[in-house]
Formats: sequence, structure tokens, C-alpha cells
Amino acid sequence: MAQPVNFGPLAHQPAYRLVSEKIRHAIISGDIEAGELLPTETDLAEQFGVTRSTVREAIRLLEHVGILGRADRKRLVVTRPGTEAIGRSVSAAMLMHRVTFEELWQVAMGLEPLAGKLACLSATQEEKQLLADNLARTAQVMDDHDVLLEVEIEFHNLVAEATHNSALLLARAPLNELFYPAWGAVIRALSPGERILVAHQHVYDAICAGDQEKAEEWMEKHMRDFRRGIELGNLGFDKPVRGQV
Amino acid sequence: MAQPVNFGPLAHQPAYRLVSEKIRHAIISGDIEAGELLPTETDLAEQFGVTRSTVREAIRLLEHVGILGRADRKRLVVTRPGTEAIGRSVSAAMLMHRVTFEELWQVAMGLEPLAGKLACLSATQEEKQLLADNLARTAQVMDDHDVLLEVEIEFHNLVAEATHNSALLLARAPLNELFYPAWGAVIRALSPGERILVAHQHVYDAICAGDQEKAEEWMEKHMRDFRRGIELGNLGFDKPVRGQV
DNA sequence: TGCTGACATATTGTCCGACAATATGTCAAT
DNA sequence: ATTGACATATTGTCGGACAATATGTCAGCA
Repeated sequence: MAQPVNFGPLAHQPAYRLVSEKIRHAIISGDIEAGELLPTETDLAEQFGVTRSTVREAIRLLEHVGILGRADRKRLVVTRPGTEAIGRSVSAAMLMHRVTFEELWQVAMGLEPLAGKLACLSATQEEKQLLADNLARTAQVMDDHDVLLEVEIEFHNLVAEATHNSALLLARAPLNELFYPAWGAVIRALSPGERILVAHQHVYDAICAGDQEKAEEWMEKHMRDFRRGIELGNLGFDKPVRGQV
Repeated sequence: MAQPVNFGPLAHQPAYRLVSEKIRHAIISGDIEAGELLPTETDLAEQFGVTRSTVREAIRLLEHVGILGRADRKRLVVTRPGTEAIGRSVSAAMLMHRVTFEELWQVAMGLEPLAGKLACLSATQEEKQLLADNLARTAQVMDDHDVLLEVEIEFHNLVAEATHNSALLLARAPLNELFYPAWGAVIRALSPGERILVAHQHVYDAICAGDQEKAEEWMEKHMRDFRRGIELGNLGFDKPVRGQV
């Protein structure tokens, strides 16, 4: 008996996608380096054999993820998506998935202690200094909730950066944005300045001493504290995080 | 003496960005639910008081991150960015940052054991069955490198999905794509079918038994094996991963 | 009734041409 | 060396146009 033929739907990609993919491929494969300028829109249009409008749509497609940026609001330039760009898109995705605080915290428990541990191996002298400065400022502003929040977040970012692990930086980018309001709520509810300072201090000491275990442990404790803060303050540990976008 | 006045550069956002932000905000804040259809381009253009071209550019801006998709290649629809979309953009970022295999592996060591552990708590019966099926298939195809690779990746994805933690799924999305070629290389170089199967079996058993520690441990062992495979095969543990975009 | 085909309509994909605003480069005047 | 005038290049935005495709309607026919 004859096989019933099954034609898959033929994939007709719009031109702006094809163009976008071409550019994207050239960038990712390294044919165009980060920092290089793109040809002008008219040039590109000619090269691809489409109109400028189409090229523009293709460009926009890559712009939002941070692959393309602009040097001076005129020339388009190839850029490496940084933590901001990635954080923005991934945290948007998480918000739309109605990620609960608990879920987020679980991921953080996987990444933050890891960051502490790795920082022990690769923190430079300058980075340690930055951490020290951060600690000093933390001690000073312990009662100003808003500033404390900023300093607290900065500490975690500094530790993460000290790992010199871009993959880690990018993976934890969304946490940054999403924890922001939650941390703020905890701080306002419980004024945990003292506990934060102590934990940071221990992490800092561990990093300076190169004591991986201790750094990991204290970062873990710190995050557990954070969790308890949410629970004690009745801030909705099992409810979706609210973004502030 | 008079302060030298310092005017910051005035931020003139192009219209297509403003429109894009408006739409993005409406989506993320929940004013428009995922699954809802967007008004037609002409409508939007009228509402915002710009031309259709501008609206189109704004839409493209959101399309690539997965916030907008199309229902039937005609109507625009609001979508939740899934692991594919996020994986694509984040792994592109990682590639451009010339992330080394080592860096990637470190992140995976933070996330994969965690996934195993959490899966113990929340895997449903069906998910366990899927894992069992996967194991059976693994045993069958152990000598076919290509298929083994697919099954191996699938196993990890199944475990991750069994956690029911969207944040974790999104955070590990890029690993998926970037590990693909590396796993493939290891498999081709060392034919580690047996070891893979044993490790998966233990993880599976642990999940069924709800034994968090064991699941975490074996996932960790499994990943260490992976790392040793890269090193033994001299596949460039400290070199940037190459994408296959 | 239930299916088919013809036809109008709506919507997107793509193209073209146009103009204003802004940055860049050149050159003369001071 | 700085300033000013001017031509040029490039982007941002506009408006209109048409083809391809999906949707809806409605008459015709078994």
C-alpha cells in the first residue's frame, strides 16, 4: 500500500530574519569582531539585495539582545552582550514564567556560594580592595535602608566579578535584577544590617585567605539568612517575584 | 569660584525604542497576558501616533528575545520566552565572551547537581517514567555516538524539567546548547557509554527513592567524569568553547 | 444538510522614495 | 590654534504602494 506522503510545512522565512541570521552568524562565528563597526544600512541593503527597511528590521532583531549596539547613536557597532542586556531579557522571561521567590532562591543557592568559592582562586589585589571598600561603606550606611541595599547588591556583584568567569556572570545576571526588590523588602522589614555585615566580612576574609570552603559556607549562610528574612517578614517566599521593570 | 556646569548628554530615545518599551512594559507588568494577540500593526501605529515602519521596528526588537512570537506567521502573539529562546541569546553572549570550557563546567557544577537534588522533591510519576524510558534507550544505543549524545542531553533536560523550577530551567538553558558539541567530542573520543549509563542509572534511582544527597552526588560524579573526558581526550578544557550556531 | 468554490477583505512582508536631524570632514578667516 | 561656514554621509521617521496569504461570506451543488 502506498505510504501517505507527509509534507512538512515549508519554512518560508521572511527576509528580515534571513538577513538577521546572516549578520548574527557572521558575528558569532567571529567573522566580525566585537567593537567593529557595521557597514551603513544602505550598504547592507545593497549587499543583501533588499531594501533599507528590511535591513533595519533585521538589525533591530539583534539589537535588543545586545549583540548590536551603537557607538554614538549613529554608527552601529558589534558589542558583547553584557550582564545588563542578558539580565534584562532573562529576568523578563522569568517574570513571565511567574517564577516564585523560592525557585529563584534555589538557583541562587547554586550560584552564589559557587561564586564565593571561585573568587578565592582568582580575585586580584584590586578586586580585594574593592571588596574592602564595599565593606567599609556597608558599616557606614547600615541604617540607611536604600543605600544598604545598593551596597549589599554591589558586594555580591563584586564577588561574582572576582571569579573572572563570564559564564557565571551571565548565568547569575537575572538574579541581580530580580532579587533587588526582595532584598529591599527584607532590609526594610528587619533592618538586618548587622547580620549582613558579619556575613560579608567572613566571605571577604575567606577570599583574602583563599579559603574556598569558608567562602562557600558563609555565602551559603548569608543566603539562608536572606531566605529566613523573607519568611520572617512574611514577604511571600512561595509567591511569584514581582519585577520592577 | 563658579562650579563648572556639567550637562549630561540628553537622552533622546528613538521612537521605535519608546514604542518597544511601552509594549514590553505592558507585557511584563501583566497588562497583556501570554497568549493574547496583539493589535494589528496598523492599529498600533495609530495608537502610538507613528508609522507602521516604526511599529515594525519596535516589534522586531522584542521578537528575538522571545517575548513576541507569531501564532500563524500572521498574527502577533505574546509569548513566554522558553528555554530555546533564552538559550539562544545567552549562549550567543557566552560565545562572544569566549567562555572557556572550564568556566562553563564550573557553572554546570553549580546547577546540574542542584537539579538532581531538587528533582528528588518534585518529580512526578510521569517524569520518572520518561527518565526510565530514556535510560532504556541509552542502554540500547550505547554504541551509536550520535544518538547517544542526543539521549544523554535529553536525560539532563528531563532531570531539569522534573525540578519544576522555571528559574533553574532558564538559568541552565545556555549550558544545553554549548555543551552539545563538547559532549559529542567526548563521546566520539572515549566511547564512555558504559560510564554514562551507570551514572544516569544512579541518578535515576536516587530520584525515584527521593534521596537528595545521592542524586546530587552522582550528578556531581557524572559531571566530573565529563570533565575528565575532556581532559583525557585533550579536547581543550581551558580553551573557549566553540559554538555551532 | 454538508461540502465546494468564488470572491471580497484584512494583515503582513517587502519595496520605494522622501525629508529632517545630526555627525563628520573640509576649508577659509581670524 | 580656534572659529565659522558649508557640503556630505547616515540615521530616524514618514507616507504610500503592491504581492502574498489567511479569513470570512455566500451562493451553488450533491
